[in-house]
Amino acid sequence: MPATHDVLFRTLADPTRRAIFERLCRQGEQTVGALTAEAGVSQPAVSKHLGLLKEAGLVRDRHEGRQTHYSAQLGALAPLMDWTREMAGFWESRFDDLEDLLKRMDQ
Amino acid sequence: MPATHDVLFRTLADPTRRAIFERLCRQGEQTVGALTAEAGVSQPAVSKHLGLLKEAGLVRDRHEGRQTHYSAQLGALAPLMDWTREMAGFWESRFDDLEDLLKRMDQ
DNA sequence: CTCACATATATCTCCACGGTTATACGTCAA
DNA sequence: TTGACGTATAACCGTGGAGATATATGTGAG
Repeated sequence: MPATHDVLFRTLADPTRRAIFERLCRQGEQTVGALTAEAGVSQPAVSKHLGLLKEAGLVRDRHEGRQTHYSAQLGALAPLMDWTREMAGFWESRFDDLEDLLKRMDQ
Repeated sequence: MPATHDVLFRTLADPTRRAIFERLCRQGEQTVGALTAEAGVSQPAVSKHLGLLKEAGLVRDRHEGRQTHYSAQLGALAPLMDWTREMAGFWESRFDDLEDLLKRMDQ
């Protein structure tokens, strides 16, 4: 089940968490340690963010010995893209309606 | 100046506020009263949400007598679309790199 | 002018959430 | 087995922000 818009927006709203996700997108799979080194917050904080990202379906984790590797799940962004497209679509259709109206008024 | 990703995500993260914005996208310009009637929260709450949406550049307001009409500013969504595309882009380029690597290993 | 109406602002409360430190859990090395 | 390491969980704290109620501001009607 894909995450709802609610979950996606809420999860990506936090700057620290979004930075972690962006890093995973840009640089691919990373260990918790590597992410912590750049995150500017404590390791437990990073783990918590990763937990939420995982719940939202935005990342996967892969255990290897004592390390955990996280990677971005880009597919999870689809609902976001759909939503923005939908909103833009409404705008355009209303614009078309307006055009129609003006055209009819012109006659 | 277009709103930053931070502001956009944060502003759209709240369900009530996002619902107001969606309504403005779907149905065009609306008064505060009309929005309040559907929002499920008090009028002051709606006004506050509209204030934040306006700060984020997501809506415009137009005063007409004692009413204020709000409408969606779809252009403000552009940074969001860019961001998602960028993230997806990183994913694809890394995928290409992987393909290259595998191809080279194959030889 | 006065009153009703539409919206905005002020003020307060409450709670979700991000942060921390401390600690538990699992894994590798010696 | 013991101890160091990597990560996750627990427990707590402080704050931002969403909500409500009360009130201020501005505008049209009579």
